[in-house]
Amino acid sequence: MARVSADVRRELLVEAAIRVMIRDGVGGATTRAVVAEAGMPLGAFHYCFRSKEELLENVIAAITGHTLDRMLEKLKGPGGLGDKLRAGLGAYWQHVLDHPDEHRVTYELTQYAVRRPGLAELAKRQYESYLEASTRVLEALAESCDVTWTPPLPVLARYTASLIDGLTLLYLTEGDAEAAGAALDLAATQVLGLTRPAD
Amino acid sequence: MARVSADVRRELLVEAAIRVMIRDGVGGATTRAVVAEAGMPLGAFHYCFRSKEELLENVIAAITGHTLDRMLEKLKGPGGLGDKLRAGLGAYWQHVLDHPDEHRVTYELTQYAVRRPGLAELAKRQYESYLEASTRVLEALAESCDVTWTPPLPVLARYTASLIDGLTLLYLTEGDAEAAGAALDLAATQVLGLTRPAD
DNA sequence: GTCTATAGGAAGATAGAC
DNA sequence: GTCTATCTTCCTATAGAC
Repeated sequence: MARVSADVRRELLVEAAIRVMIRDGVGGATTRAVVAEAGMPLGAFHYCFRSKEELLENVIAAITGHTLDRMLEKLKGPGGLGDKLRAGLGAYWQHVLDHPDEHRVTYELTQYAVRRPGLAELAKRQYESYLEASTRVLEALAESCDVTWTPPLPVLARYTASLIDGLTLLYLTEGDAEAAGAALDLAATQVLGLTRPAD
Repeated sequence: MARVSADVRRELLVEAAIRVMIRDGVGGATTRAVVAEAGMPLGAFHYCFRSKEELLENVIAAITGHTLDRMLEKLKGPGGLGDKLRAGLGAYWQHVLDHPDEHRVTYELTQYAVRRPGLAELAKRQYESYLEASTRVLEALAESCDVTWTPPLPVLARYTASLIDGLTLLYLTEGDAEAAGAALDLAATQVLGLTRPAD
């Protein structure tokens, strides 16, 4: 492992940490487990990061924002408002079904971060980025289909982001995929009703 | 502390554990911190509980189900469907505003439990109890106001439980009470639209 | 920068006197 | 049952040779 810059090592450790968290949970991501996953000696950790908290900081930053791109992409296709909304939601939901542990990690990280003064700000930003993603998806939808949302956009964005977050958390905990799908359909129908033709 | 039955001690330890968790988070609730909070010696722990996991089991069971009663009570008053729904939601939300740390603990406990094979079943039951609470509130509302819900009740119950859970988690993480209130109002309006006169 | 070795402490659980 | 003292293990972080 000689001749690898500390910057590259930092990235490798962040990626290794995410893999360990997906496999064993945030609690399982000890410095030892992370360096082992990355194939580095324990001592490498502390000249890449000042502390474990600094690693977590980078992990949260790396995970935040992965979700948005996937959904925005699905909105580019053809079809009416309903088709696009369902395609976007479907893409998100398929990811939840395929990688539940990855999503579990995001909830764990939030709870972990919210309790540490140094990380609480990051948890806040994590959820603000969800709100932003929701806002931008709704904006893109309305624009491409020539409609306007009847509630104020910030309120509707919060509503939909919370709804999807809540449905995901419930599914991850309780595991009824069929019921989750039905509730998601209801969500799509409900949101679709909140439009009027654009001016 | 002599002459206190092991059963009573168990309850005292569970209550102490909840206090510690509210103050310092689930991660702060070590056996040492819990017995200190309860004013007991460390050794007392392991003839009250076989393990720390057994304590957590009791903590989750004690916390689950506290929410339902408060909301059902508010539904007994007079008023139309809208008034009652808003009163019930308002009562829940006031509790979130007054005791945010208590609610944070429930999210932390879920994540903690979901990762341990021995406790995962309890996390599942915790969320099933949310679904049940949601179902019973919606049932009571419909009956007392002589209306029927247009979506199947299990779907609507899942929808509303997730929505409220998601809004709560977002508020606890991000902290915008005003925006949360606005989104909650939108939620109430939306749900109210899903009725038709009873047969 | 890189690594080995270890410090230093906190965790859950137990042994054994009373 | 009750408690003190202790075992064992695992953690984060550092010291110091190369």
